[in-house]
Amino acid sequence: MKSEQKADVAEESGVLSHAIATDLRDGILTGQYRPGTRVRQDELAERYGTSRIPVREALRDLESEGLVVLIPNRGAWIAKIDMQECVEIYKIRERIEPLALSESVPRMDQETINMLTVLVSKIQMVTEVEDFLKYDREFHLLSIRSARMPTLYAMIERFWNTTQHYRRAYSQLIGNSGQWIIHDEHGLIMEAIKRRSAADAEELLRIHIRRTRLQLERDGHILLSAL
Amino acid sequence: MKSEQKADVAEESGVLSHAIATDLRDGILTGQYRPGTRVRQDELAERYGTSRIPVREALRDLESEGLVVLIPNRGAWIAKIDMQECVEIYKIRERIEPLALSESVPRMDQETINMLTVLVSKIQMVTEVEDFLKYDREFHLLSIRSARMPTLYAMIERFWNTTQHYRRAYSQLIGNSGQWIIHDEHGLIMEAIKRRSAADAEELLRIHIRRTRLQLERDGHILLSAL
DNA sequence: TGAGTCAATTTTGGATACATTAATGTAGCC
DNA sequence: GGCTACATTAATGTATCCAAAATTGACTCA
Repeated sequence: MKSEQKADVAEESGVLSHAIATDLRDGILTGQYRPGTRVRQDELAERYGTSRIPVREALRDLESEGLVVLIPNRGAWIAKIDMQECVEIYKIRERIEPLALSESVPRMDQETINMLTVLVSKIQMVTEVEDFLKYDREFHLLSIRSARMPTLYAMIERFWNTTQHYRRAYSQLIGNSGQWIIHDEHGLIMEAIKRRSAADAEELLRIHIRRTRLQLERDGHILLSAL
Repeated sequence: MKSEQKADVAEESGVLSHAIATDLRDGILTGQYRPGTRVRQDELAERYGTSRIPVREALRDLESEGLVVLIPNRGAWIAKIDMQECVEIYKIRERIEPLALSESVPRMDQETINMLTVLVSKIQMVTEVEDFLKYDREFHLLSIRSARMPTLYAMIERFWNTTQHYRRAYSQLIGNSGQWIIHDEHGLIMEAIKRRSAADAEELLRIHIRRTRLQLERDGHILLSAL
């Protein structure tokens, strides 16, 4: 991300600000930008070989996604959400992701179910934290994609993005050994999906997110140093 | 909005794009801009006496709020959501507004309860559609404000904004006489709030939103001409 | 008459240059 | 020594100008 040329961020839309936003978002989610880091328009403009205009628009986009904080006449910082906000987001997810899943299950095709099954086993076999984050995210987002609720999907994706740092820190903290409960829960959800039981899948996901939130509220103070 | 000078959009932040966004948003919500209307950067820049730069940034802000649709190299239009998207939003509201209310009720002070009571009676006595929209919105948003969940609050406000046109059209359609059920529901919610029963208030609000959605799905086709 | 092509016009996207604001450093004063 | 006031610096915000893309309309040809 840092050493790339202008050509590397070229994209389908052809609009520079979108390309810059995409690259920056990726950099934030993969942890290359730490929360709280100041971001200067000049530096980014130089890095991408553009003027500050598209950089400014990219930063505004990311601000609306909750990944960047802009203060007028002051500048931009990588968003640094606190534990309270993280808990708030989990409470919201606890309500909306079950909705998305319940609308998705009856519309899901066999190919998607197969892909989800593969992801569940990948998550079990994973050793690297970054891989866990990637596959876990893919599993949850794919499981709700068949709902065909674009607004809801965008919201949920946004929440996964803004809490990414917390999930990374927590995954590193508990390690692979502490994740057996996640595997069991994924297995149960997967089984409910295969039975086409939207109600069971919804309830299991609610419990899954709720348990994670309570765990976070309990152990969260340990994470403070990592963020 | 249309005949205002630059000075009229001056604001606390001092940033022109914010002032323009605020004014445009107001114009959209009050119905001065119809959904589907094309918005040209030059016209707005001239109207506000600025260059196109702050106009573009304002339009991007409004796009992220779902009030404007931007297509690269093509231009900007006032967002025109279809019935399917409207129903989707009501399904989401059905899940998250009850959460907000249940977190708000135990934290609500007496002054807020008094203001809500006043709003309920104002809604009952209202004759103009615009007044109904205003007070109904104020009531619902104020009732959840004590939850102190800023992310959730912003989401809900956004949904009220993007579905504003539908509420206006539907209110005009059914008129004052058809709104007795809304008054009854508001009364029941108010009573639950005064009893400090978060659970009852939450459930009543869920039913309130759900009933509205079902009504919309049933009668929605009539609205098509108005939008 | 109608579809397709190409030039002219309009509109948006981006670069450069300037203005404005906030932060930093320095000198003067109590 | 520390505080305030002012000058300096550095960053963001905006205006103007240019480039690129899309729309429009005229024109050609079947």
